[in-house]
Amino acid sequence: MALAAKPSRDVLEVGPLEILPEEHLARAGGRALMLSIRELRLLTELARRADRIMAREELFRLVWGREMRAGDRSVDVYVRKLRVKLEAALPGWSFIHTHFGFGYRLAAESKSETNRQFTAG
Amino acid sequence: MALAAKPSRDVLEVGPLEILPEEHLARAGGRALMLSIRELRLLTELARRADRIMAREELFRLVWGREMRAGDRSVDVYVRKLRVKLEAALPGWSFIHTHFGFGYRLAAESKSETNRQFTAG
DNA sequence: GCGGTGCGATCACAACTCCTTCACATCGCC
DNA sequence: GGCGATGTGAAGGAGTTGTGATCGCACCGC
Repeated sequence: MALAAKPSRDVLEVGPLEILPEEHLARAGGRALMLSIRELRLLTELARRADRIMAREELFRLVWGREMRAGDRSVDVYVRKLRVKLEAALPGWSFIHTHFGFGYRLAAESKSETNRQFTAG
Repeated sequence: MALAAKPSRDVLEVGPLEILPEEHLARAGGRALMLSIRELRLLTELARRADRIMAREELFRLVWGREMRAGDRSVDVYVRKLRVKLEAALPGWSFIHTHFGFGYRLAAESKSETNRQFTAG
């Protein structure tokens, strides 16, 4: 079964997060997230490049469809909105990681996972 | 046609460490390391010459893009930062080895490996 | 029309990260 | 031991990012 025809149009999975771009829907643990258009779009673009660092400018271009002006903080503001909603939906996980001076990276990390190396038990 | 100037799949591997200079990213065991720009750059330059001893002056030139002033300790300070983060990410491994009077050398060594010759019983 | 509500853009301040430099501790070699 | 090299923690400033608030706009039900 060659179902690899449209990899990016199917379902994007990032840990316990599911994103269905075509359905304009994101799910966490079976429950739909209440995201606005911009929020969903930003999450989708991040998810398409999960585990990779995306520059603000690139994210802005993909989500807003135009060039980002210097000093525009829109991406940061929407990253925050997403973080708040993701934390509410999946407490104990973190998804959007800041890379100082470059941009953001989407990757599912659970807190126990993060702490493993420090808590030894 | 063959623009081999910049291989698009540039992955440096040093034991369990992966460095993707173009992505501004380094990974250990599949997990991204949170490195600053300088840290990543230093690690990258070390990795490009893994197993070779690099003089401080050369490292500084490659990473900072200018000549190192006598007495500048920046390389040492950043080597320390990298060591701390690498140890946190991969306890039991050591990567950056000091060569007294010369500089540093990057090479993956596991502790069991290192200790074998000393702890023989 | 009118108030309520949600969204998006922008601003201002808070909080933080990074880089550099310094000071002192420790190490390695003679 | 003595000297220079390296390890380590910390402080300050510059710049970046986090965060809450404000404002205008569109939509909705009354």
